[in-house]
Amino acid sequence: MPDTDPNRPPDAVAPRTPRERARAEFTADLLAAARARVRDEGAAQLSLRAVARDLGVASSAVYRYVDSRDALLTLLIIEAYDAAGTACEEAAERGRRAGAAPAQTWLAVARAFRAWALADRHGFGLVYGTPVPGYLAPQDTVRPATRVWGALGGVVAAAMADGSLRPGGPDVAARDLVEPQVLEFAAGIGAGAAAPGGSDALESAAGGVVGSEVLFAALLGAVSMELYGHLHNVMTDTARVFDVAMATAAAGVGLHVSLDGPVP
Amino acid sequence: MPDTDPNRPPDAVAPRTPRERARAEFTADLLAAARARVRDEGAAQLSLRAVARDLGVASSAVYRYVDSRDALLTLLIIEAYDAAGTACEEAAERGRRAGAAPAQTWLAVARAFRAWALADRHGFGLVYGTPVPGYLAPQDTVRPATRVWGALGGVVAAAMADGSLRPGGPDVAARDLVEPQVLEFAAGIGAGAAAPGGSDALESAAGGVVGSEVLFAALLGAVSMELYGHLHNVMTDTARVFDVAMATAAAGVGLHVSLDGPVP
DNA sequence: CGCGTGTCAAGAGCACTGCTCACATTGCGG
DNA sequence: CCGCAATGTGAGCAGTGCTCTTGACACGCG
Repeated sequence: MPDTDPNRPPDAVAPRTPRERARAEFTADLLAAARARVRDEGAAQLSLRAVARDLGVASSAVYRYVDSRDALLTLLIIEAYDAAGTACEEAAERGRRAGAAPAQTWLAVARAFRAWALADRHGFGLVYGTPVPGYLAPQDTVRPATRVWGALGGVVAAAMADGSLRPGGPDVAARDLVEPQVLEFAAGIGAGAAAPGGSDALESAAGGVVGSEVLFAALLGAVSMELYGHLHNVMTDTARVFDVAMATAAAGVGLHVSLDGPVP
Repeated sequence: MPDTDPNRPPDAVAPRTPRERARAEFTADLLAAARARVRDEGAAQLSLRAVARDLGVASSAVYRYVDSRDALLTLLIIEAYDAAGTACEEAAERGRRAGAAPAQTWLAVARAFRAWALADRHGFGLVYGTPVPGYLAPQDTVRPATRVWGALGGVVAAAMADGSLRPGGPDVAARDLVEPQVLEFAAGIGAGAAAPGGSDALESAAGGVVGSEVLFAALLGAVSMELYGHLHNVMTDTARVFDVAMATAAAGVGLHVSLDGPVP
């Protein structure tokens, strides 16, 4: 078996030999071409042969660099996850630095997510839309997928920490709803925010996870509706409707957004 | 040009001639076969040749009954919209008949939608997932698509009528957010519920539309997340999480669900 | 009743897809 | 400098949507 593994992570610091250099370059070109095709044709229409034609090589040559069409899609999926993640993380970080209220930061994160989705609708579909039936997400995708979750959880945790969280929904025992390892992780993140009593730290962390799930669901649903035309001929100012929807849903969680206030 | 039009609406009351009868039967079989294939393979994998094989006919024969693969998909899309619509409408009607609080009816409608989506995940993807890139929804799909919206709007209108709506989110001028014809329609529906002042009847109707949009977004997002695996290894009891999410989001709109109370 | 008409199924064919494989070429490293 | 690994090529297989010609059948009118 050759030691060059298709789909190897792009961690190679510096390609030493010209061959490795060429390989890295071609892989980058390949990804760029695929990205372009997905951008304006969608993932379903992505054809390896077409990408090969774009690059001016035989279709079979592509298989030297990528295991299969699905593997190529996986790379693009990771890219999309990462793009969404950085967009949300940056917005959250901006809010944190500006000392904005968590509720306003939430709106900023939501807007960042929406902006990303609007700019790369097929990327959004790739990761949050209908999955390809036979396709099972490899393990490489779970960490990038976590990042948006993380940004949302951070906002909720901040609101819990500064006491601005005033939930309007039902109070439920959230502890048993969250998978143990996620709960442990969340409790670790929000450790400083937990009540020093310590007994209900886990419950508090679980509440944060459930809260971010509600936020994420509202976000995903609102963007899906807008992107997939379910708001067409119903709403006029979709950006404003989005803000209202995010503020309204967040109010249930306990984040009270001021739509006239500053958004970082 | 022959007067038999593929994709003609199934309005023909009774097939008179044996020919028409056979045609209707075959069309029904065709739809059933396609539905089955979509159900367990997904829309993307739907192959006209495959359903032709299932029916034991040549692939070309199918084109006598259906214009194209997309046209066949459109028929299935309408079916899916209708299935979701009836599920939600029935739940809403059940709640109304039982005299349940609008908030509880909302939960019932949401559960009905989720149950439909779980039972026919590919049907859900067909209508609420990533649209096929080249595909533009024909006009036939808009009326079925409206039905879920309608059920949600009815619940919100009922809550506005009986005064149980206590919004927790920001109060916004919703009137300019809604397309005029939708606004007119909504005002017509909730006419009895509007304040007799009449001046802000439109604003009230607009608020109802925006409210149902928020509910729909939360619903769509929650089901998407569950169905597409974004809750995998995060949440344990997805049904309960769904209830909590729906109750929480609805609280922002002003519907205060009791998760321990009766759900029609 | 017979025959034209039109509806129908079949099959070949085109252009495309993902993917594999034998072969030729190229260039790196021992 | 030579051998071998990495690379690119093109043919080929099995599948797809869709079109068009061909032949068979049944309906209904005269």
